[in-house]
Order: sequence, then C-alpha cells, then structure tokens
Amino acid sequence: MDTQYTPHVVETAAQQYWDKNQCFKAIEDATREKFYCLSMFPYPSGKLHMGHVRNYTIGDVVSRFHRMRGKNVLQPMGWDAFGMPAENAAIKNRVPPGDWTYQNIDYMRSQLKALGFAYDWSREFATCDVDYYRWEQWFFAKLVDKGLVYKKMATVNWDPVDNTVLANEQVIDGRGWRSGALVERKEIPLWFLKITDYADELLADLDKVDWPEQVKTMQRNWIGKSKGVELAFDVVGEHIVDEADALRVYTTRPDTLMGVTYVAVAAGHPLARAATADNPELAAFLEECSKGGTSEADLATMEKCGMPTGFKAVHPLTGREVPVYVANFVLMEYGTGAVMAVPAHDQRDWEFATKYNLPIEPVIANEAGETPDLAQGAYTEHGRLINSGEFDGLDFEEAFQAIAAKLESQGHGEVKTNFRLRDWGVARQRYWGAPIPVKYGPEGQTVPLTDEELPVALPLEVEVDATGSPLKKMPAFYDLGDGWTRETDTFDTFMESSWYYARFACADNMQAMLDERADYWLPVDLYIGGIEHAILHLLYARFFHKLMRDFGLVKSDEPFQRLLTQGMVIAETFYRETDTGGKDWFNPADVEVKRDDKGRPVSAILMNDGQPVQMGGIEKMSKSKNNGVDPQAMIDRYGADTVRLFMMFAAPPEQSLEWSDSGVEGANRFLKRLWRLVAEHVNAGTPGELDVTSLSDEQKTLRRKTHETISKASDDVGRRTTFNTAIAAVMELSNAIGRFEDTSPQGLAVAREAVEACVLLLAPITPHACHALWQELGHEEPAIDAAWPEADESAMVKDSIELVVQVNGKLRARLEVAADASKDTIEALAMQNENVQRHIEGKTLRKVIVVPGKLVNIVAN
RNA sequence: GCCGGUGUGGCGGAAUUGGUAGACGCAGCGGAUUCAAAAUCCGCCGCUAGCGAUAGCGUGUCGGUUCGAGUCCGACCACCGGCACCA
Repeated sequence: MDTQYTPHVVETAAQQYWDKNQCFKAIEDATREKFYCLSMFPYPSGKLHMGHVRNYTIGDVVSRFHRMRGKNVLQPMGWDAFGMPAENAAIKNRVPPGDWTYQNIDYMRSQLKALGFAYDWSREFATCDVDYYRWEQWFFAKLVDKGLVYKKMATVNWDPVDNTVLANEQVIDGRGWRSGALVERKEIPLWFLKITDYADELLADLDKVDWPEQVKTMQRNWIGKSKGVELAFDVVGEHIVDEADALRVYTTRPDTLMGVTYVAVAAGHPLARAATADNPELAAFLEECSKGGTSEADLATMEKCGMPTGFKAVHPLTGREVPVYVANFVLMEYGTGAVMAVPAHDQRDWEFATKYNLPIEPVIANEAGETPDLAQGAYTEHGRLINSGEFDGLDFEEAFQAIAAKLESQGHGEVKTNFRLRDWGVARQRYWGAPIPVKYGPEGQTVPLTDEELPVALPLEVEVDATGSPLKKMPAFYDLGDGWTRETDTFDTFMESSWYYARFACADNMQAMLDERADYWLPVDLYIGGIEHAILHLLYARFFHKLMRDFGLVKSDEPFQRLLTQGMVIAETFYRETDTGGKDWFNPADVEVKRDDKGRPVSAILMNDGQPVQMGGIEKMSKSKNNGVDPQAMIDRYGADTVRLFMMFAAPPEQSLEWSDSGVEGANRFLKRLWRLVAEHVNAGTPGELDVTSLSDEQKTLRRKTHETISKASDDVGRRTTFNTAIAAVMELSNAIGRFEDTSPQGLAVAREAVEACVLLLAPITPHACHALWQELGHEEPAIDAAWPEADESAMVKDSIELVVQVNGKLRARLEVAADASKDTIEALAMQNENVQRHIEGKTLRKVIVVPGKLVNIVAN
C-alpha cells in the first residue's frame, strides 16, 4: 500500500462509487426505522460560504453515522431561492433575478458535490420552481376559505424618494440605504395569517420537542402569554368622535391601577387624530412621529416623546381625570394602541413622567413595607398596596383579583389573556417571490383564486430597478379584464421555508402538495441550522406544520423533533483607514500576521505592498468585512476531507468557530499521518486471529484504548453531538497505535482492531479517505455499508486505578490502587503518603471523604 | 431598550452528574534527519519562585454556598445572536 495520501484521487474515486451505486437515494420502507436528517437549505447567493460548509458537514456526519447504525436515512438538499439579494443583483448587473438565481444554484450544487455530502439529489428543488410554490398558493387559498387569512392595515418603512417599501435591513439610522432619505412610517393594507389562533398550542407543544432549552425559552418569551386586565377609560373633552369615546388599555399590573397619572395613545389612535383638528402643533408632532424605522429595536431605543391631546381620561375606579398624551413609543398595531401609565412602578412611564413633569404616585410598598424611593427610577417589584383606598394591604395576587372583580362588576373591564405574538404579515411589495393568489373585482370584491386558476406563475422576463416591484408596472400580469385585477404582492419568503422539509418527502408529486410519504419521513429527526433562526423561521414552520396537520396533510404535531443550533464561523479582520475616514478591508488570505517570540500576533502587513494593516478583531465572516475564507480554495488545496475534519474538530457545533489556516494544516497533517499509519500497518504483514484470553499487558492496554475510544466516540457523535471530542479521542487512539510496535501475529491483530476502529469512527467525518483506507484494509464491502463499531465492555475493565489525595481540597498525592480496594484500604494508603503526612502534621483530623474511583479528601486544621 | 447566549494557557478548545483544570490540536522552543531547506520524527510547553523535590497563584470581575466550585447562587463587566420586510 502506498504511504502517500492523495486526497484528490481518493475523493474522486469515492464520489464516483457513491454516485454510480446511488448510495444515498432514500427509499421508503415501513419495515426499517427511518432517520430524517435535515440541514437548513441555503439561499443561493453565489457560492458556498464557510457557514454552509459547517452546517452541512454536521448534517452529513450525523446522517452517515445513523446510516452505519442501520437506519433508513433521508438527507435531502434544496434551495431557498426567493428573496431580496436576487433583486439587488438584478439592479446592479441588469440580469433577471431568475437567471441569476438558477446560475448560482448550479455552481453551489457542484460545490456541495465536491464536499461529498450524502444527499439524495433526486429530491432536490428550488422554492422559485413553480412546481413548488404552486402548492403554497393552493394552500393559501384553502386557508382563506377556512378564515385563517385576513387583510388589515399595517405599518411599513416608506422611502419617499425611491417611492418604495424598504425592509428593516434597508433602513440605516432612519434613512433609506440607497436614497438616503428620511424613512417614513406608512400604513398600507397587507395580508396576514392568524398565527395568534395557534399561540396556545405553539407554546404548549414546545414541551414535546427535544430542542435546546434556550431556543424554547426564546420562543416562549416571543409568544409572551400574559394574564392581565383589559379596561376602559371614559374620555372627556371637545371634538370627541363616536369611535373614540372609549379608550381601552391592557395591563398586566392591575394592582397598580390606583397609581395611574396619565394615559398614552399611539399617533394612529382615533383620539390622537381627533385631537389634531384644531391643534396644528399636535398635527406637526404626529407628523414627526411618522419618521424613522418600524423595527422594535428602533422604537425601543429612540428618544421617548409625547404631547398632551387636551383630552382627559376618567379613572374607572376613582373618577379622577388624568391627561391623555400621544406618545411615539405606543404603536397602534400592538394591542389596543393605548397604555395606562403608572410612573411610580414602570420605568418607561417614570422616564416619560419625569421628562414632562407628570405626577409620580407610589401605590406599591417596598420589601420593608415603606413607600419606595422614586428619585432614581420606578419601583417595579411586586408588593403590598398603599395609597389605594379599599385595596391597601393586599398583595399582588389579591389586588389583581379584587381590582379585576371591581372593574368587571362596573362593566369597565375584564380579565384577559394576552399574547405578545402578533399575526404573521405575509405580503411583500416585491417582485422575486411567490405571487399571492388573490384577485380583486370591480365592486371591491376580494376573491382567492380557484384550483383551475392556479398556479400564478411569476413572470421571469423582467427589468428590475430600485423603484419597487416590476409586477406593479406589468398590466399583462395584473390586469385580468372586466375590471378584475390580480394581487401584485408576493409572499414573505418565510412561507417557502415553512414547509420545504415536508415537500422533500414527495418532491416529485405533481398532483398533490404532500402524500403518504410525508407520514413516513416526518417529523424531521434532527434539524440543523444557525441560531439566528431560533425564533422567526422555526416558529413560522411550526405554525405552518399545524396548519397542514389540521388540513389533513401531515399527521405529526411538530415538524422538527430534535434541533441543533450551530454557531457562526468567524475570522480575523484587517483594514486600513481611508482618507475619507472610512475603512478598506483586506482579506486574511492577502495578509501576513507577525508574531512575537511567544506566538502572539502583534502586527500584520499586506503581502502585496509590505505595508502594515490594522487588526480589526475577530468577526463573523462577511462580505462587508472582507474576512470570508473561500471554501473552494481550501478544497482545491487540501481536499474536502481536510476541510470537513477541521470544521468538526475546531469547536463543538453550537459554539462559534474561528477560522485558522494553521488549524486546517493540522487537520491535513492528521489525515496524512493516519494514512501512513494504516499503510505501515498493512505493509507489516497479515495479522493473526485475535485471542483476547492471551494478551500481553501492552496488547491489553491498546485494546482497552480501542474500546474506550469506540465507546466515547459513539456517545459523542450519537448523543452529545460533540464531534470535536470524538475526533480528539480518535487522535489519541491513533497516537497510541503509533507507539505500539508489536508486530507479532497477536500484536498485529490487536493493532488491526485499533486501526479499523479509527477508520470506521472517522468514516462519517472524512468519508472519502475512510472509503479508500477501508478498501486497503482488505474489505470487499465498501465503508459506506460497514456497521458502526460496538465497544466490548470486557476489554475496558481495569485492574487498578489512579486516584488523587487532597488535603483540605488541595491536591497532594496520587495513588495507584486495586480497582476493588475498600474504602478503609484507600484511606489507610492515603494517610501513609509522605507528602500527605507533611500537610496534616500538627493538625487535627476532622473528616475524610472518599469518592470511589476518584479521590480522597482529608479535612484537617 | 427588551429576550437569549458566551467568557478557561500565546491561540482553538477539553473537563458529560459539584470531585485530578488545561485532553486533543495549533503556535512557540529544543533536538534528530538534511550540504541546506521543506516535509517528517522525538522532547518541552498555564503563570511566579526554585537546580530540583515542591510551593504559591490561576477558569471575565466581586461576593456567597460546600469537605471540595470552571461547573451551583447573587451582583457586575465585556462581547455575540434575535427583535416580526436580511435569510
């Protein structure tokens, strides 16, 4: 056997073998246990980035592992192909988004193939294929019939110069990214899906899935179920219009009701509008309120402003009149569009009251039972009521009940469960998306399209510019004649990613959205993707799954049984300041880092000109910081297995992974060493029959290491998904094999077992090299069909163990004792130790703690 | 601002249930091989003191619980992800 590792030869051969034998084509088989392993599909932005490589390597390792364990594995791949980047590229390069997208898909598919991922390519699709999104249109029309869809006014970012709606991402410091114009908030009618109808179930079913607790917590908080009271204030003042004479607010703190000193309404609230009639100053303020972005982060961090409307609200219990303000931080679409303000016990209300000199009246006592000090901020803890008349002395629960009961008896309010979760706005004023299947009639009718009218194919021959969707300028698309027009909005791209996992089960079905094969494969057993999707994508997909279930399309309650959230891939950044104060970013591949004699990086130079560059810290790989490392260059240089091995070794999957060129070289070095190790073993001769009853101590030791490694790697890969520690364990084993020089028939037999364990344990991670090595080890059957090794318990039994002796918790000695030594024996041995004696000399023995198999701790003072 | 996370040698990380801190790898240093270099192999490698045995210190900061804390609790600091039209 050749001792030289030639990755490109080996990888081409392995890939050809898998391809020719269709190794990864998944076939439904009710008699076999299935395993559906899915990685979040990529947006086809041009070429793979390292984040993709990491994501897909994790999925591939898990898939191949379960295949070796005998499961019927499905691992599909497809393309999340609708979205804004295609439109941006179209504006820049004058290429239709469809052409750009499909070209990118072709290139990225070839990259995935070069990485050797075990995908069933026969199930591939792109979400921009009509054969995919037509079912989404079909299902949406059904949802309209079921009353789960409605249209309402909603706020969007409006660029008054480009006359177009902007995504939050396109609003930078309150201005449009292209035009630089101050963005305005504008209300337009949009389509919504009633996700709030499912809020309770989305919350409760989090208990059914095996997800990281942090993700479940984030979803729970996002859904935000709360118990409170919705109550009404009567309003007095001039110009009151009918609809505005009742002011409704929701509060989770009805116990603080007696501390209300003002009420705040949104700029869009009918009361605010009514108040502007003869108040130009207020009208100007409302105008000012309409400036800026719509994102929650923008709203939460902006300067809180308000202005009195002149109206007074009547406190429902005391009859006292308090002022009604308009405030920019209250939004019409969140809840009732109005809030009651208790500045003594709510920090935001406190800040507002302080700014506008409104009264701050404490009604909750602090822990000491005294009036809290409100000079520096609100007192937001629960406590007993004060200054609240008949409610004084009640605690939170009692006060909640009593005040709610009183409001209810007077018809002024009721206990209500609220959700923070808002309905899902699915309409986008963009071109590159699935058309929303609705038409509008001459008399203002709104009608979902029938099965016969579907699909609505998105026209592909278009010119895209910065001034909004081309669909809105295409009568051929929207004008249906007889006064009927077609909806020109398209779906949110989260719609496509909400059910693609199900379509993979039956992607070739042209007659139905899903069929019985979905019941075989679903739910997804392991779903892998970035933590950045922890809330939105995963919540929408869970919702969509429940919609499909209630329509009889799937049987399970949840789409993703287990979830693995991978961390980002990050790298060092380098830059030079430009004359204009900006920064020019340089790719790490073009920079040389200088280190001090301890290997610490101290400075860096650009290789082109030898001049220094600044080190900008370690950041997520991105275009803007130019710190991306091209996977293709790494594959070309070292082969796919090296890249895969480095990705899995450098960090556990959930943590961020720092790119390191020397780390990649290390991974490559290990594969070369492994190759040579196997070659030297094979070339040393034929091993004898392994006889476990007559092993030398060295042979026993290596064999124990072999089985300990199998045991650890199985647990690391199967249960913990910490591939880095599995690899470290195999490295230890290979180091032990390297030190083992016994070439007797029995020695070679023990070495053979160890070498084969290394190859099989690494097979999911570096499948090409292992495919070749397994052949070299004389196996007819390919590595892809080999079974994952089983640990032999009897090989792992130890005769003696090392344990440590502590004195007062500090390590003072190590002992080698028989594995079955009694506590007394261990204690006696520990006490005899010279160094232990030295440390307890002159002290009184208080206690001796013996932890079997671990340590002895002697407490003395 | 709100929600969720992370913080361990020069670096990436390990320590799985409260029980030996630093596995494995990278970088660095020393040596072998070589005309020389690359590659490869062997050894050393948390900090401080010491020739050494060993001792002291050490897991973002401060405090607590415990025989024993990287791990549990409280407060704080820094950084990262998400915040509903980026995907």
